[in-house]
Amino acid sequence: MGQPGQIREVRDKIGPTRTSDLRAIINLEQRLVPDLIDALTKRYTILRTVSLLQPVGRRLLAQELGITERRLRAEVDFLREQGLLTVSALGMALTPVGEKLVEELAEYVHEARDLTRRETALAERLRLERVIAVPGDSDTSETVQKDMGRAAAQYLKSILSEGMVLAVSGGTTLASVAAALVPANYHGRITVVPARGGMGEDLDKQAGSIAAKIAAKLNANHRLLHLPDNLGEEAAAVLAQEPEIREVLELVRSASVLLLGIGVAQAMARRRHLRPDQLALLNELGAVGETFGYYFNRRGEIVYVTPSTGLKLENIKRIGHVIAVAGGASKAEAILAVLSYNFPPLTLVTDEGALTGMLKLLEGR
Amino acid sequence: MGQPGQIREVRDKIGPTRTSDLRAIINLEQRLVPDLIDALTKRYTILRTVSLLQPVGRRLLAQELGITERRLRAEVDFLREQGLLTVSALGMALTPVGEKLVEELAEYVHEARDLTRRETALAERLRLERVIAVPGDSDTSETVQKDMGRAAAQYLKSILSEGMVLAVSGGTTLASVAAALVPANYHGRITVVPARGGMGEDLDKQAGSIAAKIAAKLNANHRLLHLPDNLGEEAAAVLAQEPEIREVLELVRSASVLLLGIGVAQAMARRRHLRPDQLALLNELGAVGETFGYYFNRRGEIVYVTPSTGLKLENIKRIGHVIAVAGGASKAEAILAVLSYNFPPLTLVTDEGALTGMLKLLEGR
DNA sequence: CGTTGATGGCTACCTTAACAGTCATATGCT
DNA sequence: AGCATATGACTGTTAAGGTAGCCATCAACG
Repeated sequence: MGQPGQIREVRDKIGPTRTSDLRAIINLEQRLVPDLIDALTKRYTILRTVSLLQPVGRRLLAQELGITERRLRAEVDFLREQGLLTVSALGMALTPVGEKLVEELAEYVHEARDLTRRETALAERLRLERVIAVPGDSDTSETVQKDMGRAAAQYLKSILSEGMVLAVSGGTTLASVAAALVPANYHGRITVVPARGGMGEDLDKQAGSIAAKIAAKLNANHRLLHLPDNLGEEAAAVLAQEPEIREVLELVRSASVLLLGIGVAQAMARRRHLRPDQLALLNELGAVGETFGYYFNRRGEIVYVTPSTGLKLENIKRIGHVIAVAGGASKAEAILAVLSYNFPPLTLVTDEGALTGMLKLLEGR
Repeated sequence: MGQPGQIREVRDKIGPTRTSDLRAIINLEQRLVPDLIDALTKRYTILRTVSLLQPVGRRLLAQELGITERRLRAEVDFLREQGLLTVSALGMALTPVGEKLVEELAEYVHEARDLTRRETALAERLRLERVIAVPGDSDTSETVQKDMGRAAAQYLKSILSEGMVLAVSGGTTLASVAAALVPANYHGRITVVPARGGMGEDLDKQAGSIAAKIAAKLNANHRLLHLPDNLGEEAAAVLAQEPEIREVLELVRSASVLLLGIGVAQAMARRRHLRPDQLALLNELGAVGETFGYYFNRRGEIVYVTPSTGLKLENIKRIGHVIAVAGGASKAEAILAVLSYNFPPLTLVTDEGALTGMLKLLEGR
């Protein structure tokens, strides 16, 4: 739909103010009536297609639009009622009013659908199941971070069902997911576990605390891994034999949903108090992104792993749903690196800043 | 809703482009997805009402909005899921995000209801300086009445300055203006007086009480007319000689701002305990609207005056600002009648219900 | 200090109306 | 006549909304 060339021209004439106003309005609308934009776009697409193909019959049009004829009929009836198109024996055609509407709507729809378009573009490039992006940039605005949290929380709830095991990693982003979760009651039929053992000082941002918080909100069970993160190998092996711990570890490795945050490698390494020589090594290896202890280079290859207990990347393959949440332009490179790894079906919840950054990086390649 | 004074200011700063853009977009949307725009305004109304009443329970809110509790629940669930409001044991309240959204949406809804255009249309037809209308109908919702009070209070403050004398009439509407007034400090440099002597039993709705309340809120002076309203002519003449009373009377007659409510003639006459023969007379004379003792027929002619002490219509000509406040579809005819009289520059603060009613009546003529 | 009434939230059940799928029919063009 | 199209009617499914009864909480009051 929508000849981009034309739209660009129009926009340039009108100037940036109009576009930003438009965005602001679209934003408000999307919050209060999310399906408004969808419905509007759908009808716009119909009008637009008719305008190109007219006169056109319903069967053909339905086929063209990929919807059933019956459904199309309902839409067409409405549009005719509104005086935007007429039907004759030869098929449908737009009225002058309809033609004008299509023209005026072009910019709006383009603007409204821009995020969606880029979401799918990124999803295709990285072979992700789905990308959900909220407007704005977490780097510059805290509300965007919250917004992203809410989007992730909403998506999470949509795929959760009783009997599932949910593994979560740590970080501020996931903390905001937990905070944004609207309480629900799963009658203890869901179990939430941290993907790995404890780490760092800030309790609120640890995987364990986040697991506990999510469990509380959903009235679910939670189990914790009371283990230091940086164990030696033998010590880890010994501890893993403890029944209590083994049980949790098995739970973690059988998780059906994994919720993970993504960090910038250097920042994460520093937060983990790696030694200077380790930091240098990471740098040398080209590590840019990190998620629950695994460091990735630009090509999505694992270049370093912090010794830790809990979920291993091998176990991940069996997980049905992986949800990655991360945003902010500054994280674009890190997210890209991590997601270049060959994950199972993965949904990325991000923000416009990171989305734009990632697409730009991909273009540069 | 949405503080018309502020809105107008903002709008002026941004210039006409934004408003017309907004109008254009809303127009398109209204053509293509009318029911979703309805949903949008409905949700806005809910948020707005919660914002005024919070914390508020569902039952009360449903009653206020005139919808069933069940229906409201669906909406509330959605709004909560969107992070716009929270529910607690005490009831619902807006989140900061929700508050911000309401603010940003005010202008949108104003445009969506086509209030701006209709405001100016009415102002032109009746030669008023300005018309300010809030969305909704006071007849069916109490919050609309409050909202109208807020709009009037805000406008009043915008034109008040030190040294002024403000005369007020009575009625529930003006009581809500007084209640909505945000306290300010005029250092006793403003004087508030009732437009007329006392009347009726309900103290809170009397001109005197309202004057006192407004004065208290603004830290202004007030003087009262301790006079029965229904005096004989001689008695009035005698009393008017009393220095104390004479002083106040002169103050009233030199008022620079007049705030008045408008009532339906029959209802007001009954509240004033006029005799049946007087009521019949009013009816015969075609009185439909009333303001501070003057009764007007449909053509804006004074057909009856209750004998009283205080401001006379002759004195009104010198007053710089007259603010009339009245709303509700049921008052449309009365307001129209009163405002057909040749007032000095007058600003009408009303609601959508009355505005719609008035325009319909004007069209019928 | 317990009781009661008001307010607020939650769940379950059932009715109804909107929606979409299917088939049959009418119309007009070639 | 044959094709493509619109149009209408019938129907099963589904989700929305109405109704009702329940419990929790809090404050007023005996």
